[in-house]
Amino acid sequence: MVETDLILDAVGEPNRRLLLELLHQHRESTVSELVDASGLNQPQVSKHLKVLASASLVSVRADGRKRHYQLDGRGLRAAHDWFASFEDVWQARFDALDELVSTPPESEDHPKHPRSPDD
Amino acid sequence: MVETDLILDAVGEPNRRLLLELLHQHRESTVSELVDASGLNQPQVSKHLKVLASASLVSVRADGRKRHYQLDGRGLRAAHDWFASFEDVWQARFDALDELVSTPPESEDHPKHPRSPDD
DNA sequence: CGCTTGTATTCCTCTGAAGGAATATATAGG
DNA sequence: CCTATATATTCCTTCAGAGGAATACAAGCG
Repeated sequence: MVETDLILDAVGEPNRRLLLELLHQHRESTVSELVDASGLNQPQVSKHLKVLASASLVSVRADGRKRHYQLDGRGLRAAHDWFASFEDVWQARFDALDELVSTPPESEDHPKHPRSPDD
Repeated sequence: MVETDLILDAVGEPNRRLLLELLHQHRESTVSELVDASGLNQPQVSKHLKVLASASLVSVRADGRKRHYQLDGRGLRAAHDWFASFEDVWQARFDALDELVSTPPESEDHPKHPRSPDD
């Protein structure tokens, strides 16, 4: 279950965003590698990763005593979709103006729907 | 100036997300309308709107003593773009598997991956 | 002018959550 | 076993920031 609230809350923290970006660069990282790359202490990294994992933003693969973390598309996509639902806001040409101008049966690009099929 | 950190920090708060969604439903709302619709107290609404505005997520139009708030595409789009930069994560089909199978039935579009070809 | 309405701001309190240190747990190796 | 390494967890402290109440500011109205 991908809960948008959990996800956006988790992303709303700078160090967690840093971890996400580090995980994006390297396809997969252990906790130690993230500690090294982030400059954070090991416990903070583990704790942040726990939050990210419970939000479906990262997943773990156990390997001996190492844990390999990688990004989880489910949470990332859910967040992306949440913002995508606002797409009409920045794609909105002036609809009121359209009506005032009273032009048109030929408007092919009318942003009434959330997404265009050929996106 | 659209600062991603400001934006994602601002969105990382449930009541601010509520305000964004309310503003999305009605194209434009006054503070009073948002107070009424959200159930929050007027000062909290004003304060949250201030945070949202400083993150380019909403904009204001003054009209007498009323302030009409509406969504600002700049901030919303910047957040959308930030998550879009992770698109390869959830669109990544198993490239290594592709090579192993060596029988692509229909090669539509292959996402670029940062890995070396002779992996 | 007061008076009222709409909004912003200030002050205060208090909770939640981030950070640090120490410790617990697990696993590999001698 | 004992030790070292990798990670997780617990406990504690601290602090940013969310919420509430009161107030300030601004603008319409009688």
